[in-house]
Amino acid sequence: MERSAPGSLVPEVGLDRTSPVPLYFQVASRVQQLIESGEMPVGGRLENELELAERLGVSRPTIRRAVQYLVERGVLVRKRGAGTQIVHPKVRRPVELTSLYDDLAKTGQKPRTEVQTLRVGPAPDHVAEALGLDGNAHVTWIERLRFADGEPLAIMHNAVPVDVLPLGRADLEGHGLYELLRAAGYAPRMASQVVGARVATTAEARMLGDVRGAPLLTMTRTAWDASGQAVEYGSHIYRATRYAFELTLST
Amino acid sequence: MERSAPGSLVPEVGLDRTSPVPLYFQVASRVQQLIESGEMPVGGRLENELELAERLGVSRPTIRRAVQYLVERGVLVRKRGAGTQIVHPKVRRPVELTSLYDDLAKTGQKPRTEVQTLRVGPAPDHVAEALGLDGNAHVTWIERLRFADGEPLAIMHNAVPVDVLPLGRADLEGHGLYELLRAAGYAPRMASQVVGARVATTAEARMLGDVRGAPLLTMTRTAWDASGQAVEYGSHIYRATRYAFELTLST
DNA sequence: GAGTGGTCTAGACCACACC
DNA sequence: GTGTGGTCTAGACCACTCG
Repeated sequence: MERSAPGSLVPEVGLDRTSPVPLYFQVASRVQQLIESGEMPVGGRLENELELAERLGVSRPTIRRAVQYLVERGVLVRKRGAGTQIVHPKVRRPVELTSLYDDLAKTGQKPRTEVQTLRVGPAPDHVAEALGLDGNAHVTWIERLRFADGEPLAIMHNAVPVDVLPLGRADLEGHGLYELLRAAGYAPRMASQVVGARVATTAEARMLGDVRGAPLLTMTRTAWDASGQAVEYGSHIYRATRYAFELTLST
Repeated sequence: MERSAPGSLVPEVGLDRTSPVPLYFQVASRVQQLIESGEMPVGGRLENELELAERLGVSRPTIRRAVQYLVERGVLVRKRGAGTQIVHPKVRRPVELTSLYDDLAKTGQKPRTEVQTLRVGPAPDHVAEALGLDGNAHVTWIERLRFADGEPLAIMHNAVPVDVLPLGRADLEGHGLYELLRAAGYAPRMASQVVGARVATTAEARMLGDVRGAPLLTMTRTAWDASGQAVEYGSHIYRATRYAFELTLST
């Protein structure tokens, strides 16, 4: 018989077995929701896996998978022999793969993009190497100036293999590159990046409305989709007075 | 009977059931090794899970767990209905939680550390907040100058709760902070960081043997151990001409 | 010693990709 | 249609933690 034990930490779950959403995910989402709402207090302990499985009417492996999902996100901590505890109320996302456009839009700043250059041609050597293309493969090469709330923020250089996606000026002024890639079925799934710093040259400073010698954050990135296809190479500079990278790491 | 099918992609595995190393991990390690050595070619396909399970003499869930492990690291790609492919020869580590000391040691540069300041006292407000401590909790506050191959590279400020670890000058000159934390059973498992850039002040430039206005990479980080205990707060500056962050991200 | 998570098995049915 | 991975079950034994 299903009932909520007095003081039990996972009061109600309401699983839908007809839903296409996997059971383990339904369980994980519900638990996460209960933690975020404060119904399951940080520092509190979860019931053990067998009890949880029985009470929710699923098997132990399914419960384990749900708990595992939240452990990977830093919400729960498991200790063999000791139990499972809630250590953080919010999901800490292991670095999201988003573009600057998405980041700005999410924080309510109005992004605007000027496409300075857009041309198709053979990839330069270092780009071809980063993307794993052979020497005569063609890419779309883009230079964009990105504004936030009307102020220049970044100069962005990108290369996208033409096989992946034909790009037009209009697309790029109204959408982030990653948004376009996702829409075309080439959602970035993995990326390798190098973040550094240097000072602005006169030309860069002029474009960014800043002074020569202003600090810049630099980032070069290669991104691949789920199938391992390289979808984008980027080499960007950001005004460091207006932008910084936030990351969450977990081992 | 165990035999290697002609042309089979996972030739020999040699599992040791008496080993404390989990079977799924033995399988994953072996496959990864075969890929790195080139015996299993990038672009090649793995046998299906049932065959693999039968041939290696383990159950399908165990095989799945091994494959999953390599998928998360970007080595393999699974497609429902289509199969499993090798897309990258090397494990791409989701950002390792290491300290600068470890990074330098690994790349063969000789790190040296001068401890400039080391004192115990109540945590400043912003540090207490980052570490989730209450106002009168004490931390060890450290300022260090880090050299690589004899050249100054970074100025590092750290705070470590005294409950976590008592720190001595001598420890810090010969070891990385993360090494000390790990040895004390507080291995960092999760961290949140912000990476930015600015230019050096006169005082900073003097310490780093550089000029005022030189570009600096800045990083502030809070790290937690497996139990969710905050173990370290850091606020560091690096000479951007000599250091950059490399990251691999995956969703 | 009792309780907990960690690993592993041997099945089952389903959804999707490709021929 | 056939083959593949995705999900789920109902057990089992072990290793570790804690009182």
